Amino acid sequence: MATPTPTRHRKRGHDPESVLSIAVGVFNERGYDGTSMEDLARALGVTKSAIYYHVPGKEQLLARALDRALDGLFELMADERAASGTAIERLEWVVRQSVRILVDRLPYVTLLLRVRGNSGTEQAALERRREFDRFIGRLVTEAAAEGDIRPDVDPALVTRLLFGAVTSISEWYQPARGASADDLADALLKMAFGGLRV
Amino acid sequence: MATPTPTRHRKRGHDPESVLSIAVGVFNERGYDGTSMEDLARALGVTKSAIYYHVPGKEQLLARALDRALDGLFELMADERAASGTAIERLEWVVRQSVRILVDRLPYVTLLLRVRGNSGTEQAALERRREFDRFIGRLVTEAAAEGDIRPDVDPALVTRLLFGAVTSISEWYQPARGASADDLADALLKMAFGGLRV
DNA sequence: GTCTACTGACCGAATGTTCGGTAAACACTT
DNA sequence: AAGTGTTTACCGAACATTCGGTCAGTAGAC
Repeated sequence: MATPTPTRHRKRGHDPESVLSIAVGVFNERGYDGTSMEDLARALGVTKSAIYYHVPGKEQLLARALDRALDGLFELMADERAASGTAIERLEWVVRQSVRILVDRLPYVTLLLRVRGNSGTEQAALERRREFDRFIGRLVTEAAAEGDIRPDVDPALVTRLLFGAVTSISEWYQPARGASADDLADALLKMAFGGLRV
Repeated sequence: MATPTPTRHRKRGHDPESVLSIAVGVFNERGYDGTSMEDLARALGVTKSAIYYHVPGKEQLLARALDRALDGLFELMADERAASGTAIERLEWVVRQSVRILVDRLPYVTLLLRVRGNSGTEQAALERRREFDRFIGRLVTEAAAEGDIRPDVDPALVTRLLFGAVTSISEWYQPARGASADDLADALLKMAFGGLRV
């Protein structure tokens, strides 16, 4: 009942969406530059040229995937819960939501986190990502100014390390194996905010 | 006085060592697969073919660089200080030393952390890296069993998150800009072991 | 008969690597 | 000091292969 007749008529096969999701999977396995259109064709079960019927090219696939990750992060920034309450409360909420977006859009965020700026597409994505990083940096600095973060550590360092732990999730998390986004966020916040030592 | 006449006679130019260090720099900028031998030649100030006078090929450059990172981590595991004392003390020491190796061999470790297993060389490096990861996992589990880590978080999750923060350092650390390896380790251990909240 | 979703043949450019040649620096003899 | 031979460190051209991408043609659903 969910999608009885999605479009008028279809011969069964691929559409831009399924091509994208499979392509992103291969990009994450072999790296974007290490993936050839031949690799994608093999994963899709069609020939190289069939891909160009659905999408304009390799770099457009990358651009669409990166936007999917970045749009999630920017929606997070625009949420009013990221702007009300004490800085430490907002920071905790933002960390939790970041983990949720990372888990919900795992392959897309994973791809984003590996971008190095080799093309215009990648540089544009990097610039949007840096905007998110600056947003986090401001939150940590505010929380420190409000006296809710221990004063003997540099806020800039804390920002990097805290979100280093968050982004590392994309490198080892396996959704099939139990833990939910909330489990991850709980463990992360307990460690980073409360400390591991008993 | 350091190197008056390193070898008998030399016309000034490159050697395998300088080629490696420059190549690793370019690999980290553009990614290994995104780097062509032409890119390397440009960075070295020679033509493509000159590179093959000093090193056997692109993949050998990668292999040598990855070994340089992995050898550091394996020396750490073999140190007796990683085997004496309580588990939490050993864990703290290993985290601190890992940060030091990461900083000392920054470009090599950075390259290692981005390997995805695209070739035999990469798969071999990944396997050695996993051995180090298992070593860390055992340390955390022991510390939890000895009651020195809060019991309300999964040791496997803690391992990943803690070393996620460590490895993230390679993605943002700039040696020129102040912080030393000890500064990084101090901030990391304060956050992860003591907690950020005052 | 028309549209969808492809295939297969092909293109020019870029890839990692090899090879023949060579100018300069050195060692050795005279 | 001059001449000879060898080694070092490279260049330029070419190699086969792979790359991302194009295009004419077509089988099958409507």
